[in-house]
Amino acid sequence: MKIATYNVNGVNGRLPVLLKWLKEAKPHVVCLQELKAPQEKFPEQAIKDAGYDAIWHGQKSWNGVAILSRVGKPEELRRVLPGDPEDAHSRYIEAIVQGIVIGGLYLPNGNPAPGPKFDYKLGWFKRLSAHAKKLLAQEVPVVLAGDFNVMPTELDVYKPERWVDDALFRPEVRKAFKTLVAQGWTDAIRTLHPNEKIYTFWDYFRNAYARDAGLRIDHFLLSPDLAKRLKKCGVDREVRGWEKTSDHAPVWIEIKD
DNA sequence: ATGGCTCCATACTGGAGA
Repeated sequence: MKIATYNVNGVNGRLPVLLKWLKEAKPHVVCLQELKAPQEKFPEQAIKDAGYDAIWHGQKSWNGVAILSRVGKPEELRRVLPGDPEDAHSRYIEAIVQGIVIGGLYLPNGNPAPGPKFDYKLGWFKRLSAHAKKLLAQEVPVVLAGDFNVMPTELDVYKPERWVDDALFRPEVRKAFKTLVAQGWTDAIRTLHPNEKIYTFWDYFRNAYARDAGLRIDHFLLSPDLAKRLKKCGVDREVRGWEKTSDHAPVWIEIKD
């Protein structure tokens, strides 16, 4: 089974690119982030016509996450990350597909740091870790997939020294990611390609894609049993070069059935 | 140190992204 994650940066503005990519890449399951659309404006029919059932949690203007599947409708488990009833952002959605728990997430950016946005990011990370721990304790196959807005190590940034004070790379955030992984998760991309420079995002500014000035911030974390089934992974980086494209590229893993 | 680009809202500009 092929599972993908793609921060689309506007699901309606991105619809032609998304549909073209779905047709070419044929993932079985897709986690989408940054829908930037209210619940009722999700392009349900176009995605259905492409062969995918979907569940989504929209929000006006910002955020928004979805899970798409062409191997049975995602059976929704939750659409909110537990731990803060005041948190109104649509950043987490979770479902079972083919016996695998899929947690689709869009971790807050957190800039500028320090400040309230950075505090929100660290708090969100803490809630994610608490929830992730509970998922691991259930001993079922789980994948946490999405835009974590963290470059885990210096290998994941084109110019690390430029990013040390940024909310995506500050020590607290890298530590939060490391602590989460240490619960027993496997960073799928980095595990299969331990020394390779791999990026999933390139800024719209300054010709970043052509210069390969990228970041690796979209990740898959696998539970132990699922990690054993990991076959391969990749970044569809050519999609980043398409017309009217997102600043992220789709990322995918393949799991033994 | 700054600004470069692109999205959305209901707009001729501003907030957010990373």
